[in-house]
Amino acid sequence: MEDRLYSPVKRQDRLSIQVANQIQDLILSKHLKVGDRLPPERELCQQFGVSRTVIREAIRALEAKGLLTSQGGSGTYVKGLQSEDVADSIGMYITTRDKPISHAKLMEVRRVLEVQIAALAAERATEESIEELDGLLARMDEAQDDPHAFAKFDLEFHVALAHATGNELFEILLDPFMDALYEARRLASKLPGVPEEAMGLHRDILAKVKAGDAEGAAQAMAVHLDQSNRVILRALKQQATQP
Amino acid sequence: MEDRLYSPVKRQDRLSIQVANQIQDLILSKHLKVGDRLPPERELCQQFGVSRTVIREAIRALEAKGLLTSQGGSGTYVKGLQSEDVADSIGMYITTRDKPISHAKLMEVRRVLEVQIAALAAERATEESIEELDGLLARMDEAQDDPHAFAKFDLEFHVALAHATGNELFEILLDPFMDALYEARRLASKLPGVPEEAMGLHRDILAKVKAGDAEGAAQAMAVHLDQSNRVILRALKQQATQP
DNA sequence: GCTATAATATGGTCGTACCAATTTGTCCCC
DNA sequence: GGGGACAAATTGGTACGACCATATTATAGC
Repeated sequence: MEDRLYSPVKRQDRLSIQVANQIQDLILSKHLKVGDRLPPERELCQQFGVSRTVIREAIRALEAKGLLTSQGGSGTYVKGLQSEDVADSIGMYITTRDKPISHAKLMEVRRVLEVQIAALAAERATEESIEELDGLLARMDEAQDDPHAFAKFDLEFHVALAHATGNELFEILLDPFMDALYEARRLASKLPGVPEEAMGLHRDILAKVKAGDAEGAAQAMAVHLDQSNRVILRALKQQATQP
Repeated sequence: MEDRLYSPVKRQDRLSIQVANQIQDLILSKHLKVGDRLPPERELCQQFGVSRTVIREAIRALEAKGLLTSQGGSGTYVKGLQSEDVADSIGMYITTRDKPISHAKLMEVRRVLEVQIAALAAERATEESIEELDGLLARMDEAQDDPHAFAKFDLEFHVALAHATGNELFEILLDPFMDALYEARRLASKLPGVPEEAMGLHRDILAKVKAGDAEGAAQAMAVHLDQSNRVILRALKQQATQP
């Protein structure tokens, strides 16, 4: 997407970077398919004309990105990225900002995604999905006195809802936000009355989903998130004053 | 978020993985801050009690993730993830599925994000943002006969709109989808009448944004995306029959 | 005090050697 | 002929040691 007039002159990249780029391009252009085995390291050395050190560092880099996986004694294989790879990346982006992303911004994105997710889930949820959501709701119910467990099942409920849309992209995008919001949600679950209220709102959402009422599910989700947002702000403020 | 009863026994990870994990944890827990310099490799060898090979492979892995950056002669420094790192990750996830993610799913996510982005942009766009959007629209206008340039500015317009929300997360999430949709958009721009129609719809969106009409901007974006979706499907079908 | 130069520190690359796990080949026995 | 036990070869994992290139720091000289 870049076609500037002057592109920055970069002093020759490290060799391992060059090798990694070549291999990555082969994978992304489908010349190397998922499952394919790379030639042995000692052979790649000859083909690229570099030392094994360079080859290995290149492989480690691509492995870290999620494109390769090496198994001692066996070989190095091409691997498609897993959803965790993407989720981790987004998560690390959020946590390594010098000024961490504010809860307001996280919640804003979350709201945009989840309101529509609820609607789509209502239209497409399978029996299997409904079962999973029912199960998570039951576990939340049992865990109302355990802030950790309650927050955990709460967030899993939301991820499961994303899963129910049948479009895995929603799950991947939402997942890291759930991780980032866990701590806040846990604190909030300690406040009196919060778990009970949250249970009711989750039940509302699931009821609309079961009924196939997209509009209603979206509405219920919006109500839930707004309420959740208020509670989290209250919990964070309280924690700030009396740690 | 994991507390299964049985966790998979993993034969001792590779040493470089263990080292990388330790360093990564130090970064994510803020014990190492962005900009900090790591001890020299030869010193890390002693502290971890492993060879330099291991240390270097660990560093290469974290560098690939975007957490570190090494500079010959100087040292290795902690770096926060850049938005490209995340965008690349999402992009690679999309392209390395054995069955690549369908356009329908990509467009579905895009629609969810962009309709709300349009609304938020209408509420918050600064003069600077408006200027940028105006500029991109002008360039699209000039490039109506150049499918590559037209598609490029088109997509940049959408990213700029995400930027105008003031919430950088939207830009990051949207960016990789734009990359993934470029080719389809380019093909569509070749069809007669398409650029003209697209120009009109983009103008509608920007007009609503300028007017601060959130509802209207969202509506205009929805219309645009639906039309865009139809055109892309037509272009792809046509290309399939006569390559 | 500044500049030019030398010394040092640090990452980058190479080569060799050896270990550990896996895979492959072989041979023997049933 | 089939199956299993063992041997050999393949392949990734780790360790050293050496040397280069660049960046940083110290030094000498003006």
